[in-house]
Amino acid sequence: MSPKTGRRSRQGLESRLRIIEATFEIAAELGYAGTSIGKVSERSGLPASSVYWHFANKDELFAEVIQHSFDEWNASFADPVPPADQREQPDILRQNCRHLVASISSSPEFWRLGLMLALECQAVEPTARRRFLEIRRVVLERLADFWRAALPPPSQRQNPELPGRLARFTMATSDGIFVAAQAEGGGDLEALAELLADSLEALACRHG
Amino acid sequence: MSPKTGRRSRQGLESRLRIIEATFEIAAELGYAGTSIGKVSERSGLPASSVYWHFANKDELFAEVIQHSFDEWNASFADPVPPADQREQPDILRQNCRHLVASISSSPEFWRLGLMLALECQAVEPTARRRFLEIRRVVLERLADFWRAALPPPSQRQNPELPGRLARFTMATSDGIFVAAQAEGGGDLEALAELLADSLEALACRHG
DNA sequence: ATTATCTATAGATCTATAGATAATGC
DNA sequence: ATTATCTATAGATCTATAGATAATGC
Repeated sequence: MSPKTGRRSRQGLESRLRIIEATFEIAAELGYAGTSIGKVSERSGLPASSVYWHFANKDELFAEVIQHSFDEWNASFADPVPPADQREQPDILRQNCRHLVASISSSPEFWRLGLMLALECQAVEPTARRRFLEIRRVVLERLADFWRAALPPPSQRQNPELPGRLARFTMATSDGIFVAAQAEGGGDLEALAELLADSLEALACRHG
Repeated sequence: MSPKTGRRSRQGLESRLRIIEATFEIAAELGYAGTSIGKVSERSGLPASSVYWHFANKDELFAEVIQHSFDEWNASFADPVPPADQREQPDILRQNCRHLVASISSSPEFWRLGLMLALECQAVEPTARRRFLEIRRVVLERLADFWRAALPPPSQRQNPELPGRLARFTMATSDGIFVAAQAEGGGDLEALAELLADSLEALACRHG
């Protein structure tokens, strides 16, 4: 039924995806400015002109790369276990903190790309930049949802801004942990993630 | 006495400094890959060949830029008020947390540059990269010193690793806050800094 | 003689396009 | 006729150097 089921069209979509994935891998390490169409062409195995057949320019290529990596992350991001019983709440909260940290560090490439683009804002061109900022807002919303589900309702009634603030803190601290893991070779990612879970828990309990 | 006091030599040092500062400003926004000698030349007002007279290549230019920005940050970084009295400790700890956050956010350019280079590690060439990693270790040591002075001695005897862990957490969280401030336009830097101070305090108290 | 700057340019790489070629859809 | 890929290349920008020029130091 769909006009896009022929062999030729399918191969076109596959090439498009290969270009997106190649760009994604390079950009997560080198950023927007460091990612050239030549490198993308080399890694994807397609000539540079094929990149321009699938995407209008570097700006739009990046906009699609951002969208694609977000879609993948979003699909793998799990919801928290809601607090069921009043008594076991501290345990569930602690468990959900670990759970959240694990979920974030399971797709580090997406976060690395976001970090690069956030910092390189002057270098990133308009379309890609707009898309990135939209996605960042959606991720924050997703994190706030997590906290709304994970925090005990009474503490939210008392302080309605708490999930939003914790969401921003979660994002900021996760960012910092990825930077540290990157700078130190990645061996200590777990120890820092542990520390993040601790501090999220400490903050959530204190304000909750 | 010094052979470097003549007008000519002094002007040479001034040009060198102008190149370093121009590179620093551009690199904090665009990263290593996005900073071209052409842009440095334009912003500093000196021709590209002058850049290569003062520095062997882009790699060494960046090594010097990193060193210079660290020296400035290090000089402006203040020591904590040590805990004097047993009773007023919580207040002093809280005060020192604010103090630390303020000190870090007073020279954001240094942190921004460090963030860019940490993430772009594949793009940054050997000399600059080695210098950057050294400096990062020194900064961590400086933060650990801060916590050794700021935390009450008994809690340190009980948990000797605490200052080091808090130092790494301080660095990670500061990094995250700069990313957030950058992505969101900078208006909310203060609110996040507040949140960071809160969490440092919560962690320090809990583990202390 | 040394130090610093300038003009000019080599050679590599970058973004992007033109236009030929080949495979599918109708 | 449409979709996708290829070769080839234009024109800009990039890192880096050669070599002339001018100001200081001795």
